[in-house]
Amino acid sequence: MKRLYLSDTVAGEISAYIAKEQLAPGARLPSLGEWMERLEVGRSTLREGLKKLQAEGIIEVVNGKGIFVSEQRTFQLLASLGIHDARAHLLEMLEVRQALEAQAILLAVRHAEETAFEAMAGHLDDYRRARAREDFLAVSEADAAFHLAIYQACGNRVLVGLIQMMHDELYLSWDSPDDRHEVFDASFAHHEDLLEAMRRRDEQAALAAFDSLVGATRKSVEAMVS
Amino acid sequence: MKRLYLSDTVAGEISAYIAKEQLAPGARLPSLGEWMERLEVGRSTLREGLKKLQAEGIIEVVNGKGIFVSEQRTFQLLASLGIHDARAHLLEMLEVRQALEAQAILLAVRHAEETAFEAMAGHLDDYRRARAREDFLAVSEADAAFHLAIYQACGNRVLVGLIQMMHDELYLSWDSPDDRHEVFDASFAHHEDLLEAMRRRDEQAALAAFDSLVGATRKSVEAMVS
DNA sequence: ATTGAGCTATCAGCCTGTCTGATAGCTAAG
DNA sequence: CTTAGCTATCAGACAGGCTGATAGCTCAAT
Repeated sequence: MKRLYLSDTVAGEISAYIAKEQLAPGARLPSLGEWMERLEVGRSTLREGLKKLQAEGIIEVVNGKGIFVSEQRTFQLLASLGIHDARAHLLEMLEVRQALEAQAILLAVRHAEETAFEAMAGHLDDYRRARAREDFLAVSEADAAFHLAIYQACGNRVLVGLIQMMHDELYLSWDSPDDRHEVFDASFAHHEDLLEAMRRRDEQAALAAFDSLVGATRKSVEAMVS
Repeated sequence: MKRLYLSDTVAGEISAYIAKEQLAPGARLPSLGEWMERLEVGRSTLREGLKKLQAEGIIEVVNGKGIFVSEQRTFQLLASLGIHDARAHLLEMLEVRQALEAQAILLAVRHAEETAFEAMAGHLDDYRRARAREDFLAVSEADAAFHLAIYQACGNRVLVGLIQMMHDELYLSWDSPDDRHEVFDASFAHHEDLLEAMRRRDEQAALAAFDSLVGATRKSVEAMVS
């Protein structure tokens, strides 16, 4: 029989409040002081309850601003691996993603239909056009769409799911799109090489192109971390 | 970039402690007071960190008794990918694990200390002896230990965590150890090749040996599924 | 009128001291 | 040998104070 702790009750109350008020993601909740009065609990108890909701990805507590409903629920892949400082593991995550993506490319070369390559080419056209008009948000989207097309062409659901999880986690800890301009700029040629090699069903060339692509990204991440 | 709070660092420290000490589920951790001294943080901060780990199912904090490592840690990797029939995805998981492990081997060749290779050689000796006396349970254990040694030598915690998750999931859906006898028998030579290539810091040879190793395993899994 | 610097109110992060309640082990009385 | 009670140790909860981050305001310089 599990004991019921006050801090858990607090978490339940706040969670119920969000549901009752139908608060949208990003909405602001009452402040710590108000909750202390409302629930008649001490500060630390309240904060423990909040921490629980935070760990569950339901709310975000921001220093100097307030308490907010979470924008998007994270997969918490890293958390379940016992890793809490995502920033310190950016490079490691990149290495993992590199391995997964290389495998996806290999499988895509072997199994993908011709139509899949046409879709990739379309995304690459978007990429080129967006880059020409310096719309870096669109570049980012086209890039993501291109890579997603590769993953899906590989026909391995587990692999696709994992790569996406890694991508989401990376994205969360990489919130300045400015950093990516130069990366996108430098890596476009490699994208074209990659697609061409895949269409030729040339495994070695495809992997080599991907390797060049990763090299550019890795460089900028290393610069960012240091 | 997300702000880093002390309580989150605390959670990371404690979870790192569990990993470092290799604490088994149910094991008791140092008390609140000891952690306060050790980490030099206040009680409320420490308790928030503990609450986070509690929410993640890593520890259990029991009033009047202490802090303990959680008994059951469910990873639910596949479930969170929306995959419910693990057996139907055995081959896909194998492909993913293959990609991850190849990366681990590559990193180990580049970064591992000599002592790590000695540990691997030790596990391989156990492997050989167990095989000689036809103790297939011990063979299985030695094999697992050998591979684990590789992962840990690669120095990438995210990678190690993911591989272990994959291994756990695979193991759950692979319930007849009898099927593995012939696999182990056929793949021993490849293990030796792999280790030798790694010691020579020969990336290509190591990957080739691993490829042969995977080939044998894959064959038997395919036979099993069909 | 616009901009910018500085002040101020509000917020969460973190710390300390204190008390309560739960648990387990010891001890002494029956 | 059993058991009731004492005690040490632990976490749970609380109040209040300090720090640092944030945002909005005021007011002076342009």
